Amino acid sequence: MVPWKLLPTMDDPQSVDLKQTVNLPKTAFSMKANLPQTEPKTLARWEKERLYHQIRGIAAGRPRYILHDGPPYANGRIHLGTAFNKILKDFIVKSKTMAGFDAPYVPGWDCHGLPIEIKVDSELGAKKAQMSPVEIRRACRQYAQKYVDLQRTDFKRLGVLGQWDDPYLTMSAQYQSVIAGAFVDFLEKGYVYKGLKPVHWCIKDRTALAEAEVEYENDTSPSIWVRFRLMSDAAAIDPALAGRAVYGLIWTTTPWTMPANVAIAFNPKFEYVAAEVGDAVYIVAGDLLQVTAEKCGWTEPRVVAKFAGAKLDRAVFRHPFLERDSLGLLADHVTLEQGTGAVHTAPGHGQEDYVSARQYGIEVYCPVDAAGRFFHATGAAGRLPEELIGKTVWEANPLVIEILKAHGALLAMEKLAHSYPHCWRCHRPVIFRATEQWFIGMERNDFREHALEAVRHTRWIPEWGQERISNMIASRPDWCISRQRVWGVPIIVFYCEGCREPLTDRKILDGIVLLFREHTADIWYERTAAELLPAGTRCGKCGGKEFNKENDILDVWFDSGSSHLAVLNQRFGLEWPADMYIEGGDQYRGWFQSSLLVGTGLKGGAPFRASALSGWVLDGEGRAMHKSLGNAIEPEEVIKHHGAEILRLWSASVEFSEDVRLSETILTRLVDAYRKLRNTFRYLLGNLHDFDARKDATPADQFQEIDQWILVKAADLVKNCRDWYNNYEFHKVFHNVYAFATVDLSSVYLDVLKDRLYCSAPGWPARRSAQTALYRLLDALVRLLAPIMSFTTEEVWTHMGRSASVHMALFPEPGELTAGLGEGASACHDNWERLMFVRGDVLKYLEAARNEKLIGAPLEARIMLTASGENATLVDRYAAELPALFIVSQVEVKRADAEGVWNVTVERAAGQKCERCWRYTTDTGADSRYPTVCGRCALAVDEMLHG
RNA sequence: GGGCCUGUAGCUCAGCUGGUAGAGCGCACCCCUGAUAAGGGUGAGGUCGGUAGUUCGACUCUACCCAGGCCCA
Repeated sequence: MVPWKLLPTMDDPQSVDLKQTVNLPKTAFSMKANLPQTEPKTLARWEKERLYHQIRGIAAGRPRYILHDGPPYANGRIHLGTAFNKILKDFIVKSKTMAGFDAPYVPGWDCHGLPIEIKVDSELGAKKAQMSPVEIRRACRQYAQKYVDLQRTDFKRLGVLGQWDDPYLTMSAQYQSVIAGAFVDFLEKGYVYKGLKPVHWCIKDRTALAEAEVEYENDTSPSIWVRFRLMSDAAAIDPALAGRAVYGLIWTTTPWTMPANVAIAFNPKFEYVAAEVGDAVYIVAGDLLQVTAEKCGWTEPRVVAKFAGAKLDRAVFRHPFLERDSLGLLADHVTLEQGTGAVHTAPGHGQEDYVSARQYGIEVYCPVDAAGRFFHATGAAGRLPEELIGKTVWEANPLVIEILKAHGALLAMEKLAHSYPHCWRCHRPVIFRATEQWFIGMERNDFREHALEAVRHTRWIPEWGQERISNMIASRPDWCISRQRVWGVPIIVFYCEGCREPLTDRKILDGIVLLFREHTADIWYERTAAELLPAGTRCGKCGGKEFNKENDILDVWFDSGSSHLAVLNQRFGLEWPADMYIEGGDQYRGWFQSSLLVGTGLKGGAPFRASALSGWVLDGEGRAMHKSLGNAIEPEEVIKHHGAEILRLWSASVEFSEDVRLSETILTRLVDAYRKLRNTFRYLLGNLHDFDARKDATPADQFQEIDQWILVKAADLVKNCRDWYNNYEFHKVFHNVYAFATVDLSSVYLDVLKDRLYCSAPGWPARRSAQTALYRLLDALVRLLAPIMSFTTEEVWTHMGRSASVHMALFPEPGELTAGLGEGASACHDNWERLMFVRGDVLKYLEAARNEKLIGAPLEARIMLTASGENATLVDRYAAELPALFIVSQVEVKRADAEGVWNVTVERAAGQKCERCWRYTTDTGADSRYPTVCGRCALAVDEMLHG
């Protein structure tokens, strides 16, 4: 109750400072947010109060909602994409919590794998050579932990609530043992097999290289054109070829791979021609005939037949110098960029060769050992020429060329400069070489079919995600789960030293899993096979007693794909399956898929009921962000300049399942939006400074009609927002709440309310009615926005005098807004909706009058309305309310006799301007005690002065 | 090259099963100075990525093209 003290003297009303009798908004809630400074304080408070754990306490026993966190890789600082994704997760968790669920959030990190090992490699430099695997692993663990800590700080700074003090780490002993156990399960269920697969291989370092360890450098290679005699029926390809000497013609830059040739690939979509050159006929892609003829020195090749590549399916050719057939096969990777349109295929020495050969059931054949030397390998017919045996692949190049010449199969040769993969360490050219790898077979136990079925039983957001991942699973090769690396979970298999038979006895392997749980997987490297195995272990095949350990580790996708096994359990207070996984689009190939495969293989279904896509973050022009392009925006920068709240607001403003954009322009718009929302809260708080809901609230049946109108609108908004949150449509929440604050509140309702709030005596029913409405609005809006504007709503909540966090509250119910409104509310609501149109029209006339300098402020105006029919009835009924609604001093309503009349005229208001409320009235000065104010204000002031 | 996706005013978004486009913000101009590094009003902005089809009629259907994104190759 402010005024009393502020008034100069009660005895001398003439000197009353009228301004002090106006109930202006008052609040400590500042207009300027200073988010970069205030957010850390809010975070500190949440930390101190252990808010996340408090929420767990009050949510205990509610229906559960489990969002399972996809583990970011513990390398580098977070970028906009990871920040966006984490914020979306926070929206989901907070909105589900406020919708009445128990929605825990356990974040995690992916800690193993090549990128970290490579970083550690380069940090260790030469030292690494002297280090044991255990020491290297220790360094990797330290590195991963460092980034877990850094990223955790970054994520918390975003305002994301979760179990940050106990996250899951794939490198923890518990998790590692689960991974190893999952491998044993796959093994036992018969999914796992050992096979050959080509990988990048450095013959000097005798090691497999990952793609990231390969550097492309310019090099010169011999390129050769080699012919293969067609052995199968030429007429089957085209009748014109009957009885001719037909050849397939391939081109390659790796002559040394010729001994490993087992097939020739053609593109089924291309048109091929048979070109007659002398006695021979060559099959070449039509578009490449010209260039091939030049290379091979054909003067006038004559096309004798044309046919689709598909005709060459399973044609049989003869290897130029080995007792071996070479099968014609169809493959899309065959291009017209170079060569002849017929691709020499050696599945032991090329990724595409490997894939297409597998589709034809052709065995992988690799007659090259770890040192890059030829040997007599099994897997394909034909004995290699002895002159090649023991030679390295580089030595073999000229030899092979000579052999081809001797067999009359070499049609042309030239040097080719191109970019070729080199080892990043020794910088020597690398080769592709088939090596032994562990696989999970997609056809074993109908795995592929079951996985596809699991896809169908899952909800995909957006829906096309189902098609995308289905296509991927349908066409993916067997899962290669082994890596020749150190930083990861070892494949726990032993081999008999005597007969090389793998030891996969479940009981023994389970023992290893237990050891991992106790010591971490480091134990595999710390102990010998003999120390790991129970005493007396014997080879099931030969009875041998000596064993070796497998050296390979598991693919990191196997690690993260097992997260649902390691985390969705009692240890973390969670349940299997999760309700939701939400990650970037790259995870259709990554985590969505690996999780689904592990879930399908071991638990019979996907580990998630729904999977949502969080879009890729692009720059303002829709291009991917790259540090090198200089168009990347760092979350850190945004937080420093604007605050994490702006990043949250941005995340809510966009349709997250599509690719999203961020730029300075966009940020500016969001800062504007933030200010508007903040000011709306501030205004609501300011006008409630003398309002105690328990004592001052107006009974709903005494609400003014316009107060009912806004409450009904707000109830509708609340209802829709609850639905939108439930359906993860955060951008609809943002846009509609923002529009509500801007249009319905700021420019209409709050503006109209000013006179009633400011100029009534504090306790007048008209003012209390407005305040009650404002209170309901504030109480609803603050909770409605809490999942998105987590910092600001907390600040508002505090200023409302609430002690517990807003994040412990539940969403408003629509009925809270309209509680107590009578039957007539909806009819009256319709009237007011119509009045709003009238208002819009009147404002146009006021603007015209303003432009003509007739008026400045709208209170200088008097409106004359002439209407007929229903309009007349409406404005007549509400005539007394119209001045307030239009914010003018007077409104005169006239009913016209004719039909369809609607006239608005503006003139200067009559009477004198009231010094207190600024309205023009004819009773200004009527009360001689208060000569400068209107009758209403005289009453108000008098009441304030004398009670 | 393949799979999937996106392209409506400067920005972010609406536009259901086809009938020539909407909102908020921003912008311009004006008003207010009792939400004041605030508030209010009015107004100007779009060949709905392009082209060609289907149709009486397409932002909405079809094909192709262009630009961009993710994942493969």
